[in-house]
Amino acid sequence: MMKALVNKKTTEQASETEISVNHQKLIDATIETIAKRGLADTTIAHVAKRAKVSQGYANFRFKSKDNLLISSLQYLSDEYKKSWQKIFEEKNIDPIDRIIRIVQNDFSSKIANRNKISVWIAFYSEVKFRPSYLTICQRQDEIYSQQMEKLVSEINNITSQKEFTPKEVSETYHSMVDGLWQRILFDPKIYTNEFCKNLVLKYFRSIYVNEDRFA
Amino acid sequence: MMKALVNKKTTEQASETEISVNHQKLIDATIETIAKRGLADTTIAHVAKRAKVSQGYANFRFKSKDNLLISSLQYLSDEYKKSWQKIFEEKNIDPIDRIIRIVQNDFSSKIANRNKISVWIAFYSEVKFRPSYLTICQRQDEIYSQQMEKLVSEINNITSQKEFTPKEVSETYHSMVDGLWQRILFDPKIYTNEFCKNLVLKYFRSIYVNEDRFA
DNA sequence: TTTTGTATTGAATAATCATTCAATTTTTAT
DNA sequence: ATAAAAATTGAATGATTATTCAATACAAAA
Repeated sequence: MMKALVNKKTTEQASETEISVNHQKLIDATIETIAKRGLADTTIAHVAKRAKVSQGYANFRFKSKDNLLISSLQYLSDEYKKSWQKIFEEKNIDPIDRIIRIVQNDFSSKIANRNKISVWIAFYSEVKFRPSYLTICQRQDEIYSQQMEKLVSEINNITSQKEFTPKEVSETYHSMVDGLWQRILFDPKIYTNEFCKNLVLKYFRSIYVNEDRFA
Repeated sequence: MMKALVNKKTTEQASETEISVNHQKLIDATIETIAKRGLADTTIAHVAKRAKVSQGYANFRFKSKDNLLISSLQYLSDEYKKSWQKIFEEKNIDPIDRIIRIVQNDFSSKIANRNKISVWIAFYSEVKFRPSYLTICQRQDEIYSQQMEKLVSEINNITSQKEFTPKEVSETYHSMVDGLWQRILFDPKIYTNEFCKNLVLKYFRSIYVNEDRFA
């Protein structure tokens, strides 16, 4: 199995790509299945059917259902992380513009859509009982929070804002995002991505009173 | 079955109480089981054992597992509703004091503890796939939001605050609460009830700048 | 082409679990 | 106290589902 991944074709990495395709097909199918049926009703059979492989193969490929679920959460987590890492790494950008880009990303349709959110919440709901889920979610949160606090700190300096600490602003933002994602799932008619984004920007406006970019 | 509830003893309502005891014992056991093991690992057998009745009885009493779960969510929802309804109904209380009481309630140990929160999130995670869960959660949210907006509106008048609409403040508060509850589950060391409560009060302070009760 | 090793299948297995129901215990009425 | 009715039990049933694995398809090498 491991050998295959390494040795199959030494001239080109086509084989590795092929295997990765199956790997990724199964992860995609898992996320889609959870989004469509819920975690409770997600069986290997459903996932395998959606990925167009046999049930036995799905299990064989990931060793266990649990492993497949963990891999899917990890993928989701990485995908999200990449999207905000990119923004934090951009050079020559004003801190306020950067934080606005962060907000836009958190409520972009790629990130904050009902399918993705329902999968996140499905995993969140099991976090207390599956240490591996918690580890994946926590590690991500930590780096995000850290970078966010640093960014807020810069903005506080620029705007001479002293009433609210970077930690406070960052935590408030973070909890608002989590809460709003949840509400998008409940009532997408009211909680459109635009509505949520504007609500968060309005929060920033309440902190940075003289800054009119938080329209 | 229904007859029993009504006719068993006509002189006193002891029988009704007794049956209610079993009913309630099962609902309590369900909530405890979900809190301890997660919704995915909550079986009728576990619940029955915890409630000290037979497995067959638990099912018979609630007709189905689904029904037992719905009843438990309804109970949780009613319990929460009662706690904030009481505050909204209090007479002769200043709007700002009232909203502070609401915040205190939302982060009281009776409401915002890891067991209750893990049960809430378990149900939330299934909301997209079980219309009955959604109905229960939505009905509650609606009344809460309505009362909250009215209260914020009063505070806006008193403080002559015009920049932020009652809807905006209410929605921001609501999403912060949901987000912070989630974070209590993730990292209770950092997100103590006190920490969360103060974070929310600080948000209010950013809106109502001259009001020093939001310490 | 034949051989050899790998990838993939799908049917069988075994475990779990909601639900049912005949039998038993408990309660109520006479 | 006895009969009738209701409450409760717990073992049996049937459905679902993760996991296994012998058999097959496929690809590479000779």
